[in-house]
Amino acid sequence: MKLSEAKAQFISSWGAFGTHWGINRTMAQIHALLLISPDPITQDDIMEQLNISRGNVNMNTRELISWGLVERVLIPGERREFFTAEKDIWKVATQIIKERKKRELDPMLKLLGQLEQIEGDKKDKNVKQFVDTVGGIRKFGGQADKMLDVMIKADENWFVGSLLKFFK
Amino acid sequence: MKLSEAKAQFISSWGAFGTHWGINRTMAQIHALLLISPDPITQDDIMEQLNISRGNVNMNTRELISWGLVERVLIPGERREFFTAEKDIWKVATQIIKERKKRELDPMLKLLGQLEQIEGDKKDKNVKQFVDTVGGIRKFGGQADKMLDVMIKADENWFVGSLLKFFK
DNA sequence: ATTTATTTTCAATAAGTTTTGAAAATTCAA
DNA sequence: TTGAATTTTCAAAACTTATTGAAAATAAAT
Repeated sequence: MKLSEAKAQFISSWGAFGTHWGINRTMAQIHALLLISPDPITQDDIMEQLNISRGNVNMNTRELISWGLVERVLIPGERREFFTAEKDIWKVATQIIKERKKRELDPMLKLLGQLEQIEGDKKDKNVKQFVDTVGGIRKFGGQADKMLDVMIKADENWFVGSLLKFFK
Repeated sequence: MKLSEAKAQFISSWGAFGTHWGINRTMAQIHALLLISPDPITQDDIMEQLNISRGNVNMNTRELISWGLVERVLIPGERREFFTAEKDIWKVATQIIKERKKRELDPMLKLLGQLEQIEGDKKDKNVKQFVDTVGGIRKFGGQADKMLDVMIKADENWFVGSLLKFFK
């Protein structure tokens, strides 16, 4: 397989993969392209390589920047802006975990805490099942939350290394 | 807050939450409803409580069954089919992890392995960056894969308990 | 200050996904 | 069997989300 073919496949599968994770196809494709580009590239490069409009590139690069996965780079003597992606995959993963935790998990845990405080007869099996279910999810989510905090703070090799050794 | 209000909120937020995880809103809502229903319920119950069509209930319950999260229950003397959801949230989580691993992670790792084998001059920085990126993702994904296998096999309290103790 | 390059915005449109509902298929009972 | 209850299917419609592209805004150069 040649590089150009492999590149196309990587970008396309990464895009499809992203859609299973609540990330839109184009955003994931732009990210993929940046991940395999050794040097920073421009809006026009992205437009050309992925065959998408300027507006689309603009929106999605800004979204990637807000996720902390991509950076604008200023190249001396160049008027245009260039973009580059964090290449260390561990950093990419922790950054995504951090953002999703903040955007999704934390608000959900807050809500669940409120829902547990319903008025009503605990002997009613509907009330009981509701409280049990919500409580169970909240407890589980709380544990996941703590675990993710540890991961986010931990250094790559130390964490994965010791975790795998611990459970081997 | 009364039960009926709390129920409505739980179902609606669980639905919204699901959409961030590649699960459609209705499927997540049906799942939420089943999670807080102490006894098995019918298609008609679901239609009525969520205000959705029969076809929609049918499609989504079958999808939930294929994910191993919901079961058909036959109630003696009843002609209609009843549905019930696994209530143990740890089992729900491991089931979801297991399925997503099979459907998404495993095929992705297979593809990445193939993409690493491109022909080309390793001194070309484009080739080098491609191989490095794909290799890095594959390695990381492989570690995640192993970790998830451990989780799937582990017993709830033992795993979470020891993991949290380990990292406290 | 004016021109030119570049980026950003956003209304219109296209594409994709979910939902409906009625017809077909199936299942059970008499 | 036949008929009634129930479930399943799937084309069409509704809804949601993503994309375009041209106009407006911004930034840099002359």
